[in-house]
Amino acid sequence: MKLSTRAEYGLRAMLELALNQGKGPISLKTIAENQSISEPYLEQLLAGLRRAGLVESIRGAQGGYRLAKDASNIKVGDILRTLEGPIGPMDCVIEDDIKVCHRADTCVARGVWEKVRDSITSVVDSISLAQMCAEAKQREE
Amino acid sequence: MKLSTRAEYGLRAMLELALNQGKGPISLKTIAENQSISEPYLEQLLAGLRRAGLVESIRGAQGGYRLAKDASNIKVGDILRTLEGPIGPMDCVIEDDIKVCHRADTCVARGVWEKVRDSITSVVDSISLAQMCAEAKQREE
DNA sequence: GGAATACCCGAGTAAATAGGTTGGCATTTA
DNA sequence: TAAATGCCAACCTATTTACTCGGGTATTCC
Repeated sequence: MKLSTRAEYGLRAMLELALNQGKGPISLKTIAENQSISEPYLEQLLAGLRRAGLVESIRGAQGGYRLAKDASNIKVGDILRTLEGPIGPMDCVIEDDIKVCHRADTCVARGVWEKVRDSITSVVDSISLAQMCAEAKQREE
Repeated sequence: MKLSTRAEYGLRAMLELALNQGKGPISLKTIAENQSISEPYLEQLLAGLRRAGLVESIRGAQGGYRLAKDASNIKVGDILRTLEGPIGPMDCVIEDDIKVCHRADTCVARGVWEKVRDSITSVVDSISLAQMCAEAKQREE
């Protein structure tokens, strides 16, 4: 019942981009150093986030990454789904994907997993990067 | 962000015991057949549930397993914690175990994981085996 | 234009975890 | 005492995780 480092690193990287929104692109190297993440590994994560339309990349010298939309329009759930796949504690209740388990009709356990899934999604879809920025800035005081 | 088959099998096995509470012990073999679970694998799970005080075993011929307390006093969360360990989407916010991440003070991501953890525990600790039994019986009609 | 700075992409790999299996012993009932 | 059952520890294999590696390609600065 754990998230992997993909989610952890990805969220921290996105938060760093959010805190610097509007200040020009930030290079992969900078983020990797600040967050203590392996550079080539983080590159893979950012590639996924780019394909998902959450970040934009600028190539060449002085290039880097920036958020593709405003921090208030990016939810933690968007990042998690991109990096970890659809949310759900069990394959039989995974979002969007109606994998029919042959027990689906009678399985009472399934109802439990659905409730767990919904409680998770309601949390992660309610928190935006902008909110996290606000909290981060508050702590600096 | 997935639970393993341990949780799935364990919960289904516990539900079967709950549905037959008061009718004498049920053998490992019977449960494994009814639930389509590998017998020696299920044995490991029940051993854990026994050590956790959730089921009792009766040895010898005509022996088997039964719930160690009333189904209304066994929560889904008890079963999950026994079979999957303490609940938490990330090691830094795992229940009871205060593994201090060196970022703990400043990490904004941590706050997110705590909210996720709490939303999960509030669901799994609110559902008892008795409630699941009630729902199962309702469906039979 | 050329060097330096970046991102882009597909493979490969070591360690951990998941999901079992195997085999033998202990206890109870018929 | 034989059959039925639970108890226990060790072993095994496929998958996943968390990386690394070795090349590309685009852009900017001098």
